[in-house]
Amino acid sequence: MTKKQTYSIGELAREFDVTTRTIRFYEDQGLVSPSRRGQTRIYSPADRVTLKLILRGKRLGFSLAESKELIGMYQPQGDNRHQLLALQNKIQQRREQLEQQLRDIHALQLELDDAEQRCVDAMKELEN
Amino acid sequence: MTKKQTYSIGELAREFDVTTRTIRFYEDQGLVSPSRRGQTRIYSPADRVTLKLILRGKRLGFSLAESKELIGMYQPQGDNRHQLLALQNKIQQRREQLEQQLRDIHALQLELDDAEQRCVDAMKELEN
DNA sequence: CCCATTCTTTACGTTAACGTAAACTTCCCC
DNA sequence: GGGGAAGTTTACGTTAACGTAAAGAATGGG
Repeated sequence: MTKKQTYSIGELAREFDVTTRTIRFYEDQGLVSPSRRGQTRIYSPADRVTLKLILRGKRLGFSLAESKELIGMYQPQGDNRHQLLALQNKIQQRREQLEQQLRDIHALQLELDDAEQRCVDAMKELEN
Repeated sequence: MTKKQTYSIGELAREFDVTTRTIRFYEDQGLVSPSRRGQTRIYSPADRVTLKLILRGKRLGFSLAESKELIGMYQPQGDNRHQLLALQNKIQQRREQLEQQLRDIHALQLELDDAEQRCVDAMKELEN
């Protein structure tokens, strides 16, 4: 018994914790193109991977349009060089944004520590 | 000559690279409350700090409502303990999200390296 | 005094990423 | 064969965070 070869929209929705509406929306936007059996959508393992990539893109703050570009990279079709560079630029931007976020979080934590201290002090004051 | 004591909306907009509309919107949402000289808004250094905090919040993915909460923390007014805990929870969530993003970026980079390699290979192939 | 800036209020418009609802077909089970 | 459960299409609704436009007041320089 090897891996599952096809998936229904409901199965994928459950697995990735999104609604079927969401998955259909991605199809509408041209990010996935499942085959059909009659009316019903049949998703392949490749489609499943595509969904995974979309969701990872979302976590990274990519728009659906950007994720679509990104996913296009995985189907090598001649000269990816240009798109590859564009993509690497975006990754680099995210990296820098991440670093900024880390700095921001650190600053916020320092202020939190300070606020906490003031809070503790105020409570001690009340105990006297 | 010490630090500037007041700012116009335009000055702040320029300094933080946002539009005046944006700053007025924040006021509308109750995040800043500049004083007035007639109709005209006059911003204090404290207002300026508030703006900074809002923008940092944005960089961290906080909504304006969340940033508003956060900013409330800086005016100690009795029992901050509850809000302090809530805020720390949010910080923790952001931290975890950041770590997930870092993992995602690493995975993406590996795939990029792979794509790049395939790209180089394809070009070598063409040279023969 | 006039003109260009900078300010003001009011209010409708926009975008992304879905949510929600209606109305219908298909399939499976007992 | 009745009735869920899961699938389908179509289409209008929603939210956040501003954008954009209109129309008018105030101010400072030449």
